[in-house]
Amino acid sequence: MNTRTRENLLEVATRAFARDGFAATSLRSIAKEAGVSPALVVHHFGSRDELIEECIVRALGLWVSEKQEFVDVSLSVAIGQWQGAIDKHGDKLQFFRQVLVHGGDAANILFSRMVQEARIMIDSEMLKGKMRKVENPDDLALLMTLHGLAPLMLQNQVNNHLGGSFLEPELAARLASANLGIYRKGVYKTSDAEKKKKKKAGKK
Amino acid sequence: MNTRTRENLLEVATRAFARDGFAATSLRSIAKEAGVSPALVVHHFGSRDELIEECIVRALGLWVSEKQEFVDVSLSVAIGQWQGAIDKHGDKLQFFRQVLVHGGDAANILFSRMVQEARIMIDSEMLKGKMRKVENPDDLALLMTLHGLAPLMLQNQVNNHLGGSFLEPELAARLASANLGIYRKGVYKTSDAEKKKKKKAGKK
DNA sequence: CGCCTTATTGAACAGGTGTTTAGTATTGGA
DNA sequence: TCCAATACTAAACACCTGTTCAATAAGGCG
Repeated sequence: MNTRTRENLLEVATRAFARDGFAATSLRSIAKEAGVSPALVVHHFGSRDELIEECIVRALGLWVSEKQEFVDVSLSVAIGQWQGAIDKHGDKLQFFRQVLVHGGDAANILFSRMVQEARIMIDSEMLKGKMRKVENPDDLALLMTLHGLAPLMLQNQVNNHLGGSFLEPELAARLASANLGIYRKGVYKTSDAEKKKKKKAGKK
Repeated sequence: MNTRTRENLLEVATRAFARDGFAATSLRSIAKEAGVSPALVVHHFGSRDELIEECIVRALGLWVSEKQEFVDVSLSVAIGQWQGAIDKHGDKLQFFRQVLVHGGDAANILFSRMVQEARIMIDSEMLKGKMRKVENPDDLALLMTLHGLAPLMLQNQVNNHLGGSFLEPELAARLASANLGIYRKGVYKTSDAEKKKKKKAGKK
């Protein structure tokens, strides 16, 4: 089995899918980009769908195998601090996004895994006393993951709105800071009744 | 000009696009669903792209014409309270989502308009003293819009994760409540230094 | 009525898609 | 060295796509 061309095919395909999305990327265009006949890619992968499947499995595999890397990305996303994640994994993140848009099992697994990772982070932060206790940590993990993924999913609209790429350091930093502001202080003022409650708890 | 079939065509097309997305919905499938020949729809709209364009314009137009309706949705989205919006506009929201996924000018306009609406809400809430002052209200408006749209964009993954539709009242209420919790109290504890600062400001 | 515009259709076209087939080149082991 | 397996390709197939064209039916108006 020729591993060389097979791996090259996977790389080219993954890049194309990340760039243009699954629906808009034909098997033929991938073959051309790799300088190879269309028949060869089905010879290697069986069909276009199986090619997609393998690209996804490979990308997730590469990511999860160096688990710390996946955790890093998950957590960066969860707390809305994109800067670090982008420098290292910018291109992978685009593929990631396409998987989520595409939906299906892979997207569900990926998403649930990120929520899970956020949940672990929350528990840890609560233990360290850096986070307040919340009624339902699972829901919090879900929400933080959603909040973090939103700029990735809506990157075009965000970029258009800001007049520049939110992946650029300054903009990313600004968004992260605003996000952190919400997570640290909230935005709605607490009512007087709750302030008293808080004070009481503090004295105890 | 036969307005009847034209309008019917727009309705059928909009429904199909909302259900399956733009990329996966062919002109022919729309024609079949409307019980009409493919040639007729190009006779009425010129081309598939113009059909899409008209569907978007019509949907946005319908929405913005009853402006309060659009504002309601924007704000429900911004503060993550989906329940009300869903009951009234569930099907329209799906089309909305497809427009955002599809991208392009329409998506940018729609998105910026929602951010703008959120910004107005924030100013109003700050004036009423219900919201704390933030450094950059524009960034806050952007983030709240993103936070609100995330469950719509990732609805499949969220539903899979929760084991049910987040559009169902109980789940929607749970998410909204958790979201409000973040917005009211934050999740990270404020440092001691900042607590003092807060106290001081309160006494003045 | 007849006439012109409009609504509507079936058939065809050109181009793109994923996949198959039959054939050729290349390689690695007995 | 020879054989079998693998790598690879050009050509064709069947299907789907958006669009065009010529023809027919229907309406409104003089």
